[in-house]
Amino acid sequence: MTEKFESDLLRGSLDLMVLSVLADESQYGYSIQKRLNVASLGKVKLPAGTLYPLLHRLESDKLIKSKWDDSTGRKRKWYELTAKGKKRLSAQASQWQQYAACMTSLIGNFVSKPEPSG
Amino acid sequence: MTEKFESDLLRGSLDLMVLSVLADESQYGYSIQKRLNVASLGKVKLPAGTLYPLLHRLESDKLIKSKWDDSTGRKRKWYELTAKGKKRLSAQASQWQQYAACMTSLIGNFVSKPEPSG
DNA sequence: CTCTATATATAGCCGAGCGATATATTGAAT
DNA sequence: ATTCAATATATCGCTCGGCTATATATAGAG
Repeated sequence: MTEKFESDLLRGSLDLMVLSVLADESQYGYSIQKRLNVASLGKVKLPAGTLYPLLHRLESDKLIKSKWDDSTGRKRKWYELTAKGKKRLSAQASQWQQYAACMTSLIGNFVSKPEPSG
Repeated sequence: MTEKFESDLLRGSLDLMVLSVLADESQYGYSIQKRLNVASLGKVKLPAGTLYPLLHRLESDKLIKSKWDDSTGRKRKWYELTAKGKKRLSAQASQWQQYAACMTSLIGNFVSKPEPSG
């Protein structure tokens, strides 16, 4: 139950999610995928066809930058935030919080909660 | 400042917003537009090109039903939730809250807040 | 040797949000 | 009368992002 968030729900916040996990430390695509999945308690499962184009887009927007590393046997493309990316993250996070407050209020205004059983 | 929410941010929740305002009472398109704008403190300004196709979609999905009324001089198309729409609203609201909690936690985990000045 | 997990990439489809445009009416200001 | 803004709905076509499917390659377990 409550399997996975609908694609459209994530549409507006995937960038923010990815930027957020990169704020902590450098990551490569596959590790971002795993960390988001764990952090969301399994509710976010980014398909590769979503993740990699997204990373390419963030990079072409200069929000992140990449470096190949195959010194560990595994060939991985490591990403880190640029200065621009950090600013964007901060702005997006702030905007998201306002949006969430707005939605909560909207839902709260119009959706009555079921009474506690008893 | 903080002009308007980005389109993509709303992408996944416009349905929920509209269903929410209809939960309160029957509305017509234009009034939904106005109420969302007021309720969001001006941050949500649904363009007509977004609103009406959205309403048509919700109706073709049987989540809302409509009735024309021109007895007031103004020709308006009034919408109300169907039983299916009420269920959907409840499910979407619940899902949204989970999603918000998840996002808040994600942002909280990785984004450090600026220290209070001083 | 096979199978799974790891790791990245892209083509092409689909659907939502939006700008532009169109139409029609009301009421206020000129 | 006429002009203009607000009200009220509708649709075309564009754009862009998420996803499925597909492809490639390696590591490690069995």
